[in-house]
Amino acid sequence: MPGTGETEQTKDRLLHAAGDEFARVGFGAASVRAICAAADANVSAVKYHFGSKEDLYLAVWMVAASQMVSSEPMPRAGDHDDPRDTLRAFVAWFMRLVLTESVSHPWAGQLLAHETVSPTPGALETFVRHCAGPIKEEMSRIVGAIVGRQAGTKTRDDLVFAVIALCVNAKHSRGILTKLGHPPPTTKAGINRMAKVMAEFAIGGLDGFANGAAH
Amino acid sequence: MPGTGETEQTKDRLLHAAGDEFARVGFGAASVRAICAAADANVSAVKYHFGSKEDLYLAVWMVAASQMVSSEPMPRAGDHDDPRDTLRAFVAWFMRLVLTESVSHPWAGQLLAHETVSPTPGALETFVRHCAGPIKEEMSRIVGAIVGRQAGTKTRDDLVFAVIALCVNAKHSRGILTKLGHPPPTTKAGINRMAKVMAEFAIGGLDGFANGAAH
DNA sequence: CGCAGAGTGAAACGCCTGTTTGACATCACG
DNA sequence: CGTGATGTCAAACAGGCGTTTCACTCTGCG
Repeated sequence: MPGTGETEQTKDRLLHAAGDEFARVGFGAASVRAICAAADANVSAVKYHFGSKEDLYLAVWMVAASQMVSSEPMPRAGDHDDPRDTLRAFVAWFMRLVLTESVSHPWAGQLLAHETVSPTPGALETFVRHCAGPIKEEMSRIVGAIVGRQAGTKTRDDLVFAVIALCVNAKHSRGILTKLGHPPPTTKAGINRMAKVMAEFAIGGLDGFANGAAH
Repeated sequence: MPGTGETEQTKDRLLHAAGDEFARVGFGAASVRAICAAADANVSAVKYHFGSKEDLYLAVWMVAASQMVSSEPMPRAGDHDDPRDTLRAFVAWFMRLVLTESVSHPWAGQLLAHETVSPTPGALETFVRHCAGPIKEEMSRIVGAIVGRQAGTKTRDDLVFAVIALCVNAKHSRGILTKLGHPPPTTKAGINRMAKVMAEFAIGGLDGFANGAAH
């Protein structure tokens, strides 16, 4: 009904429907009319509550980014005596974060996937600052604790992103992996099993670069 | 001019302009009018020569896939006595294929990136059958030669795709990597350097699973 | 010459896009 | 009661979309 009180509800319904749609098809392919229909709201409500389609998109990104960081807390570099144990915990946490996204943060993963391919000014910055940056920093500390100072800066960064690649690949290449007969795990047990494999793979790879054993 | 002879030229110009545009913005966001303008052709030429926008897209995919496989030949599992040397060669070949794509196969990488996020019926199948499938099969043989039969099938496949992830991550995450201050290499020397790092990382990781040393 | 066919061109088809408008309800406050 | 702010609604805006139509030119062949 018109008047007061309903405002917040409409705005929230709009935000929720927009998150679903933007995550599903991306910014460009999403339709304001379809979002409003899903939210049971009038098209003009977008302008009234958010300003424009683009502002609505950025609002969705804000929510998605905050949903992501407010999930299970990130393991820190000093959590274990052996940095390899920290890496094991970190990989498991990261892969759970990436692969089980439907409950606590349903949008971030797909939003990011679309944004990676078709960047929108401002959106990637939000994600990098709130999510990717802190994760990379922490991973950098853990990897540094394993390989030591022997490897060059460039190589250490390569290794950091290599470990990250191991964690996010299953999510990102889901379509192709499925078509190749190796769909990514969806259950918690399956994810943990795969995370163990990835963690040991990463530790083995990093150990080759540790203590001057670099090539 | 109307008549004959010019036909092939118009069809080729359309195919080329469509490849550029589809690779740049993806199928959905690409405009037939923009493609025809770039190809200096009439909009009706798309229907005449290809049938529809979707058929034009599939035609572009055919060209892109054949361009990709007809580049530098893929290293085979038996090329070296030590499968680790084969892996080194394969990683270097794969990363060159993925990271230097502008010359011999300008479209496949971006087409695939868009397709991964917004699948189009038929297009992914073309890519998997002609490109991803053979690459995965060969990588599977190489990884199998290193880790032996100790690891389970599921784990072995995980490892295969882990190595693949190391090779394609730089390309796929280019946007985020650049924003995080670690842009992927573009020169041949830079790519080879990174390929060496990734290959040794992969070998170290795989060795941990070899000869019953699995966890 | 005459005619079938290939290929091109401008214009229109219906549909969808994001945005804007102005009228209309409902509330809180003086 | 009157007034301003808040929020909603149907309708229209201009423009882009993929596709289609039809007239047209030109070539090759009988």
